[in-house]
Amino acid sequence: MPELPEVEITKKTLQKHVVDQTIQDLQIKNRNLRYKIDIEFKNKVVKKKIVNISRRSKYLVFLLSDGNYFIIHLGMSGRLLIANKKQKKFLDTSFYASHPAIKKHNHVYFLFKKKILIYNDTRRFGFIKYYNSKEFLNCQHLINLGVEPLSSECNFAQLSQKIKKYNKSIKNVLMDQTCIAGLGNIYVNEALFLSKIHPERNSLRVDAPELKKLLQAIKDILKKSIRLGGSTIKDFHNSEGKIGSFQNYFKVYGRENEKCTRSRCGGMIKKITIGGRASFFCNICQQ
DNA sequence: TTCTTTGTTCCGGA
DNA sequence: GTCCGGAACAAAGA
Repeated sequence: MPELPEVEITKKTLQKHVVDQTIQDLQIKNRNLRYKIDIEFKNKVVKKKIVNISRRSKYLVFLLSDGNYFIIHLGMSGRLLIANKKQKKFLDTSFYASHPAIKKHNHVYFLFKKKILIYNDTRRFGFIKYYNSKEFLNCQHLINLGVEPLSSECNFAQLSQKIKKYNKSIKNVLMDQTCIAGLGNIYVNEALFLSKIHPERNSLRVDAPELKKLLQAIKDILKKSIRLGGSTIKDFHNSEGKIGSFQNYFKVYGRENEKCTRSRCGGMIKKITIGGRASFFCNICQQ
């Protein structure tokens, strides 16, 4: 579930609580995430201070005081939660009350002086990987990623050149992390609706005005979602247990058989599968 | 019981 | 070699 806005929210919350804090201890309850956590991981990070947390696409990048790194990907259901060490409870206590089974999926605990950072992941599709400063430059997860959609490098001139290299549906191009990095199924569906482009249209047949519109839609949607704390479907919470509200503004995602929200369109939201993923679009205004 | 859902990687066919 | 589509992966709720 977490796409770029949700990872961005997670980053901001974590920055507030654990940057400049030293990892005093690490407890691994379950090493079997998408990739098995390195048995040496604990020895490599304990006693190191987290000096920076940044985001690249859907990855969180932690820089340690010795110049080495670890990255965390939340997969589909991963979360990073902040707990108060002394009281042994989450900052927002209502969080546990509404999610009683959650503790079962707490896999890793990072212990700081006053706080605990918990990696929780129901489906265990996320992962944590350590890289020394030299290896990090060659990190296979990060090296092939496309442009950050909210950066100035993500502009019409560059995108119109790049898109010529793909011969597949525009939806699959947007889902392809080597083109634009960080978009997932929800935001791609929404962006294509806003720019009135059918998801199955070959990307080579998206003309210049449409591409401009699409680019603007992507940026607008991501910014709006970040402003609203991300989307909370299938229970995304930020690291303090708070929920986002962008899901209330979805125009097509999950709206199969509803009327198009464009007042004079008269179309119907259809659902098809593209690249194995649910795709929602209006049968009239997205051509 | 089977289907759906999510992001990424891997594999086979063109 | 390259590109693209689809399967696989885990787990839970409908």
